[in-house]
Amino acid sequence: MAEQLTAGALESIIGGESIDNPVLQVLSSKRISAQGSTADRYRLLLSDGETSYSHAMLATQLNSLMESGEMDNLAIVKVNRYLCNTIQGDKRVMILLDVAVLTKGSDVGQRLGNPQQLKAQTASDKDSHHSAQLPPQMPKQEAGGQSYMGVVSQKQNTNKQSPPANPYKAGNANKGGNFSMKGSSTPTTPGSTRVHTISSLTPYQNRWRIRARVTQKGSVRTWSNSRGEGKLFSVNFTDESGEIRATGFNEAVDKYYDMLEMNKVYYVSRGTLKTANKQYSNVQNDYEMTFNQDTAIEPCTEEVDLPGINFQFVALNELESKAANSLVDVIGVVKSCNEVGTVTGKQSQKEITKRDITVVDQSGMSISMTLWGNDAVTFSGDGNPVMAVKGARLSDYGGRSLSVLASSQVLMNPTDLKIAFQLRSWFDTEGQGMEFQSFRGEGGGGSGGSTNWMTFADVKSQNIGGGEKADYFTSKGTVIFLRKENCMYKACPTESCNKKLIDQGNGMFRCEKCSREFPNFKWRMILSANLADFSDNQWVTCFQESAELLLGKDAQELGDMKDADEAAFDQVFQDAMFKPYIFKLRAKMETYNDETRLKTICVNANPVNWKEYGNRLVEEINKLAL
DNA sequence: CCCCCCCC
Repeated sequence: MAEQLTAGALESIIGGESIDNPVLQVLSSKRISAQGSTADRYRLLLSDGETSYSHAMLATQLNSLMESGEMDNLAIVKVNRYLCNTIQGDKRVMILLDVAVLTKGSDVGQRLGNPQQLKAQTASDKDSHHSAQLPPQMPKQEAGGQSYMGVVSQKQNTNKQSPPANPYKAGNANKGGNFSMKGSSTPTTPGSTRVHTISSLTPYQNRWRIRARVTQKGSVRTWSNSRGEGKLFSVNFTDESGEIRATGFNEAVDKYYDMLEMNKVYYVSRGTLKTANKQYSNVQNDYEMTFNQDTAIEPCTEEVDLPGINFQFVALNELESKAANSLVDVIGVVKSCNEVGTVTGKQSQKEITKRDITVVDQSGMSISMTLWGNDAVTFSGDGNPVMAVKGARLSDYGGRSLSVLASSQVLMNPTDLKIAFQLRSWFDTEGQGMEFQSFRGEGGGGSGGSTNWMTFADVKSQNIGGGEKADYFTSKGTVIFLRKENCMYKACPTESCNKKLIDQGNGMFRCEKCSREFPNFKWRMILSANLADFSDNQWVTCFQESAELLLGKDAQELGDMKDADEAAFDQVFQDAMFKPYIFKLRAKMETYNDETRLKTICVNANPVNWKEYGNRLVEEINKLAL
């Protein structure tokens, strides 16, 4: 009977090797009473027939095995999953996560073999104190009975199973196909001490070293609150097994911020691990790391094949079922792009730059996505790029909408995602002519987020813009007049400042907003255009990007032309006439000098997609026939 | 130890 046991398993396990499904005998057990809110747990004396080891614990969710008497003394068990952790004082403790009782102790009736007691293993081996102290925060059973071990198991499964039938997974840059994870997986590096996988990290170990790529790096931020103030930054590390977020505070910022570079690979050891708050991160890990005094980080100089960002893409039509305010990874095609605008923060009262774009995917759904600050300024939707975002905030505004946070990772036209190529060819062939469904719900504006088509006669007859809030609508309009007077101004050359400069008359230009003088400027446009459709016409104000689109020239070129070649400048305006576009417009009554009139601003303009436009007309006609 | 990411 002793041959049933996996001889030598305990010594190997305690030594850090991973042994698949060892069969062990439970020689005895001891109940350790609960302290505070922690569950009771059982300490076991295990034997593999050759040696016995007493620093073994049963995961609390397996307590019923003990309480039911199924796993009695002398029982032979198969250990399907376990962890072997080094805890306070270097003690090695084996924790059984998943156990199958092969034979009940009452049926075995004897101690198998002649096991010699294996001493409590310590790294320094000077401490032979004979009580396995568990750290105060040993794994607790969570609501729903899923302890952290359950999560370990999930991760194992996703790594072991054949690729799921999810197109978003297909492009995942996980290249570690030969990777297998055990309870304490430790692939080794030639010529170095062992390397742990990110997925094997838990707060219950303190001896580990990972080798991972920086797949996200945030900027240094400062905070100040009732608990103090300081600075911090975060990075994401990714290896073949998974990813983890790591944060450095204060001195750690000075020490590591410059050293940790995006996409580079590092060895990291001795960080503090703690439970991650999923509210703030969609990194696929239950834990996160904080750099501490003892943390060691060194660049990995060897060539290693580690994956890049791990996306868990959610199709746009599935966003409805995701919790509002959660963080999601999405990929889609930028269908259209509004101009940069500003809003005033409610609390801060600060002016914030933003830009709304519309993203579509093969689910036939479109969603509005907001970019902020510099991301908004520098964004370009030219050529309908494929855009992948990790960690966008899902809002329930307008049914569902997205916000790209500073902590979000954005990839434009990614070259290593299969799904990006699928989206590209889909959009170029059929997607661009499709009608998309948009989310609708509270706060979506006039039409609940979907396109609010208006003729210019409708705009007048329906008192559009006459209410408290601005009205947004979409019209097809043909340019019938462009006012070229004062359509250009010299603007502050600072990247995100478009303030009109004051000519100092001495070759210098002053920006009141930046309180600075510049020898240079950039050209910006404010173009008044008269648009017509079959029903009426409408004056609208076009800013930079829509003005450039209407004129077919960029502002810089046009500004230079204005002074150098007036005839060519005039010709640009001539050539721009009588062209049709789809305009998204914002209308609001405004009062200047006691005179109230409708101010209509172009939010964005796009060339008419005739197929899409035709489809809509057919729909309209069909409605008339009802 | 942060975790703000703004507005309609």
